[in-house]
Amino acid sequence: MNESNEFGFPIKKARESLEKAVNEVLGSLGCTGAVTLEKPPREMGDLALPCFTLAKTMRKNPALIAKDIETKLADHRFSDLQKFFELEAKGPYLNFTLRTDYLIANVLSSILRKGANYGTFPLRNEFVILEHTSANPNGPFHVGRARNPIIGDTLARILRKLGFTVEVQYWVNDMGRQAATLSWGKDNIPDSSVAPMDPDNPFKDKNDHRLVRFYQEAHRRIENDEKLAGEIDRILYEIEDGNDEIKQNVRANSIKVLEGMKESLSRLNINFDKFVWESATVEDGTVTEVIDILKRSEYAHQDQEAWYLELEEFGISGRSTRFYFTRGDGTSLYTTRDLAYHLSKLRQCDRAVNILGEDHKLQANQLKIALGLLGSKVLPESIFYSFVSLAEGKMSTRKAQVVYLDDLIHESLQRAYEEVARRRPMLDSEQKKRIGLEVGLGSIRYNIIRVQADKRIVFRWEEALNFEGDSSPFLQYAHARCCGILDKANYQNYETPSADDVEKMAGDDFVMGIHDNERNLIRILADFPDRIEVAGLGYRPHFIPKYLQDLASAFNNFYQSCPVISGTDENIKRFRLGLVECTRIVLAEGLDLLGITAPESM
RNA sequence: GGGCCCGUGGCCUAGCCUGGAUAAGGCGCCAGCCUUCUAAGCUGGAUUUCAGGGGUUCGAAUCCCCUCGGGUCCGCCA
Repeated sequence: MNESNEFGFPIKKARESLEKAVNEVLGSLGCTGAVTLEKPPREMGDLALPCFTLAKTMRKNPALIAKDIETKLADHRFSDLQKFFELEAKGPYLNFTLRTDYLIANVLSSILRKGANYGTFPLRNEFVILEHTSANPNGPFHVGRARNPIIGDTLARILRKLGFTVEVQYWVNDMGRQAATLSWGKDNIPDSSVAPMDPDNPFKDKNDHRLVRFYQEAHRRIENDEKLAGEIDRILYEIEDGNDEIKQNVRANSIKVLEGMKESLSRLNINFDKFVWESATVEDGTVTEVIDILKRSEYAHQDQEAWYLELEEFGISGRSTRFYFTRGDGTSLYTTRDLAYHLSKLRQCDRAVNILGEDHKLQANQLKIALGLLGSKVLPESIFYSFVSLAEGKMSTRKAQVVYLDDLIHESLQRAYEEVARRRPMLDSEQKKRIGLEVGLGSIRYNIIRVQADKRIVFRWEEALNFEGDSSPFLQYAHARCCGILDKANYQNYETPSADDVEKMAGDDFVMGIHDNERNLIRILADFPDRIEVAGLGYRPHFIPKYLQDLASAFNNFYQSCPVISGTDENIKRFRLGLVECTRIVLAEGLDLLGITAPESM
């Protein structure tokens, strides 16, 4: 067993060896500075060194330089490198192709040895608090904001795989006007005065769907009634003043709605480690602490009696550069409580990551500046996403222009079931239901996470419920195919090879005759750890679905061109079974990063 | 008025941070592949002024500037 197996990152090792060798050669040619290796078009190899920039300093044709370097690298001093790569100068490029025997001996054996832990990084001893969703508990989720929990949960899974210790938090607003409005509505509006619940509504028993009607009705009444608005203000004042009874009552109503919301997310495999209540920041004195410290800041000023920070010097521009942190009566604002929450969060963790809608960009920036003034060493990092909108425009609950997440889930499951029934009519209904569930739920997460966060998504049913091509079932199907082959092999008493077996095979003759599609599949399997790292550290979770798409596609090509069980040569059969097992492992692990199940049959 | 984000074949998306070899996938369209490990699959084909213009560079979808189109924000609200 060699070093790379121990860590399971064979490509990284090969790459480092290459960079070292290339740097040495360039140094001998009088060129210093870090070289950049890039990924060439597939037919050209696995890594490439473009020689244009060298041409300038060396005053020589780049094609000749490429040739030169190739010759130098062929020297016996670089025998280590030659174990990893085959070299070829092609025009102004020097291309490096990973040796197939190296790939087999290191990639496949790593995967077989580590199983589901392939691609798992060593623990980093870094504690991350990741906050996502934190939607006001006043009604059911609509898909306009569904990206938040999906991006957040996916990223949490990726960061954990990267060795971070992650705590996922939901910050619950129980001191705001929305919470008070909901609570007032529930306590003062009789059932008969709210919109009746459609008896066919599949969610008529969910608290978020039931209680939102009281919130909406209360909201409607407040708009035409100043006195009522004052009553809501009074509730808010009482809460901050420490009136326990009112606070508990508001919180109790929020909790009911929150239960319904949690249920929706939990169906999508999304759960939280901790719910932090906004009112707790007042109770534990952090809010007072924040206000006291900020008042002493050189950027603090007063407008009448209210305190604010003047942030123009920090590059904030626009109509108002003031960041208020108290009201005229000295009470806190939402932003103050948010600051307090972040301050205590940052005292506990090494990294704080927030998933926020793009409408929070300015606010997040102001928050960061204020936290700096509060003396926080660690500052929160934010990932912003654009909204999911409808073709008709923005989603709005009031204009009844809205698709609820529960509706989407419901519809997706129904459509998925119909698809299963159409494609696999022979299955029993229990099986159809199970597959429909896996496909239906997977599709929702997949279709949201596949798009980079800052790009707007226009919601269209036909796209959201697409089960072919760039979709979750495409990945799940490839996984099911792997399982099908392995099952059948097992039934026929063929064992998948062990890591040691595979290492031995790397020396065999048949490696020379390996099919392009086999080699390509191995190459992609090798990339998994790198892709997780880039997706996680760069906070770009959409890289994972892209990768899995490439992987599944490469597997399908392999499947089409390389018979496994029906093959005749025993060695090849064994080797391919190993390859299928490796693909199965990585697909399952990748799907898990996306919170999507990997069906064994479908 | 001022920020920030997005604009890639008919439609949707990746690539942009870190500039390189014919712009990569999917949907849809056309032509094929199920007596052989599940056709939610595979093979081949057609379709692109990478929003427009200028600049930097040996080289620009990628970097810089301007324009246009779309999103979003600028409350003693949350």
